[in-house]
Amino acid sequence: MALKMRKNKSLQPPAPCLLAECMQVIAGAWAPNVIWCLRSGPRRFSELRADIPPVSAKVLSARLKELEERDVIVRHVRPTSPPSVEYELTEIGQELIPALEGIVRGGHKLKIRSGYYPSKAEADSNLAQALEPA
Amino acid sequence: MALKMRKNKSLQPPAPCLLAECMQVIAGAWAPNVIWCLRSGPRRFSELRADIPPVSAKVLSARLKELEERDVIVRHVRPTSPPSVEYELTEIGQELIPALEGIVRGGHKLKIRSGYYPSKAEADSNLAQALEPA
DNA sequence: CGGCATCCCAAGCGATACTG
DNA sequence: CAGTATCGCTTGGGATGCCG
Repeated sequence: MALKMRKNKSLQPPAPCLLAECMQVIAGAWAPNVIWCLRSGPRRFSELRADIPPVSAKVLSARLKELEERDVIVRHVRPTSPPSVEYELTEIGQELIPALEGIVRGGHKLKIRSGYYPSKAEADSNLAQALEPA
Repeated sequence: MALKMRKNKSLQPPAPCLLAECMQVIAGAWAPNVIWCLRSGPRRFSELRADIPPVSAKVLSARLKELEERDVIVRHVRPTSPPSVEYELTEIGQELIPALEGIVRGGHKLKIRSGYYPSKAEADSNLAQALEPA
C-alpha cells in the first residue's frame, strides 16, 4: 500500500528536542554569521558589524547579548581610551562550528544541484573560500 | 594573547553566501523538523502534523509549499476516497540531512556542557534516540 | 483528509538619534 | 567606539473556520 517503509507506530517526535535546542541558538538572520565570523578568533563589535553585511547595531548587540547569555561567546572589555570590546567563542560555541560547516556544505550542494554554478571549478573555489579559516 | 590570530585585513564576509543560502531553507521554527521527520521515508500531511509537536495546519502547509518550491521535497497526491498526500525528500533534500545531524550533535553538546544531563548514560541515549532512523 | 482564508499577535529587523 | 532608545515595518506563527 505504497507506504512500505513507514512504521505505523508514529515516528515519535524524533529529535525536535535537540534539533530545536540548537536551532534556537542558530536561529535568526545573524546569529550563525556571528559565530561563523568568530570561528577564526576574537573580533570587535565594529569589526563584526562591518564583516556581517550591514547589520544594524541594535540587532547585532541583541544577538551578541543572547549568545553571551547562552555561553556561546564571551565578552572581553578592554578599558582603553576609545572603548574596545572583543567577542570570542567559548568552548561551547566552538562545538557549533561543525554544525555550521554542515550547513555551508549543504548550501553548497543545493546551489550545485539547483541554482547551478557556471563551472565546477568555480563552485569548488567558492566552497573552499567559504570554509577556509581566514 | 587576545588578538593574536586576527588578521587585520577584515575577514571578508566568509560564508554568508552559502551559510545564508542554506539557512533560508533551514530557517523558521518548523522547516528543519519537517526535513528531519522525512529523513526516514515519506510521510503524510497529518502524520507530519502529529509528529512535529502541534504545528498549525496553516504553517505546516506554508513550509511544505516553500520546501517544495525549493525542490527539497516532493508532493505525491494519491486520489483515494479520502484524499491522501505524501511528502518525500528529494535528493537535494537528502543533502541537508548531514547538516541537520550536525545541528543535533551541536545541540547535544550544548546540553551536556551547560544544561547538564543527570547522567552521561542518559545523555547518550537521548542522542542515540534522536539520531536513530525510525 | 488536506489545505486555504481570515484575524491577530509577537518577534526580528532596520533606521535614526542619542549616550558614555 | 560600543552601545541603548524609539519607531515602525515585515514575517512567522497560532487559532478558527470553511471548502473540495
